[in-house]
Amino acid sequence: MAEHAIQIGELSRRTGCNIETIRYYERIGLMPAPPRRGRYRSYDADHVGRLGFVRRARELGFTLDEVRTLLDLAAGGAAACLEARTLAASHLLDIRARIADLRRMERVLNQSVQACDAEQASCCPLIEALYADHGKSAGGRATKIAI
Amino acid sequence: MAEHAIQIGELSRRTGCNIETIRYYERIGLMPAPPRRGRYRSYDADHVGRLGFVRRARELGFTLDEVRTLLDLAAGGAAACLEARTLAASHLLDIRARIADLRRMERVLNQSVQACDAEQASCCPLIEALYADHGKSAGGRATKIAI
DNA sequence: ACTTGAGTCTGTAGTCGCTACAGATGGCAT
DNA sequence: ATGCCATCTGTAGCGACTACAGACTCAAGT
Repeated sequence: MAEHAIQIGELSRRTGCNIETIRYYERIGLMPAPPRRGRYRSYDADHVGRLGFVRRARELGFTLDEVRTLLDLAAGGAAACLEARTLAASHLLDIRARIADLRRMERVLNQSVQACDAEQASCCPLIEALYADHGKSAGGRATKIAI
Repeated sequence: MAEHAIQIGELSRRTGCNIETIRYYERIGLMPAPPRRGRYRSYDADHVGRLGFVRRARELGFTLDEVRTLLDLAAGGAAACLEARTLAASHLLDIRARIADLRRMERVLNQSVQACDAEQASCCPLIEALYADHGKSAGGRATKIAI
């Protein structure tokens, strides 16, 4: 069994996860503290699987807390599916809201840049737009700036 | 002149910027330290304008460093326009890349949630998708996760 | 005059998800 | 013995805030 043991560098290579990040995940309890060979951490296929799971969930934009929940659900039984679905669906809404925010930004910025190209007159339309106070700007959803 | 002086609370109300954030901006030199009436900060129309500028730039997703640059450019002369345009254009590219990232996440998540709805069989397709190792997942642009 | 309440002050520490060191070991090849 | 790389621990930094604690100022009400 121990013949498939790998060190942290190899785990990093296989999962694409930074070494420092792996240790960070261990520190915050997202990854279990592995056994040691000497002083060195010794990982096996389970660790590779779990860390892969974490990375893929992160790539989908789940927070570490959500990843923790998903891991629990993955370990849990059949009833977990509904809960996972709920979590994913709410996360999906969040992503869509962020897309909408970014598209608003994109639209406004694009207008400004194009105005800048069109007009070679007096002052910078881009900077003027930022100074202008009239009504609302790009942020429609919330005052909060969550880039 | 001093008759239009306002306190930090009023500045916060007029710009929609949190009081603590205003003081933070002062600390990092983004907003000038205003004169005091007694111990209280005393702001005028210029401050309202500048802070409004900052907020609008932030809502467009510029970083504080970029905002600083934009403020300098706004104070500078005519040559600033081109530079501002360049900054905005590069920021626009960044926003578009982030939109693309989020849309990838959205697509994958949406598939998973729908698979979850369709199939009431055995195991959770969502969690299985996260465990699956085959090829690449949602992140196509970079390994880096910048949500 | 006294109290109450709201507003403001300073300073520090926490958030999230890493990332980047410094300085000490470990183990292997030459 | 000497390099050299990998790994170890621990701590501090990033960006952009946010959240306190504990002190103060000031105007209004009783």
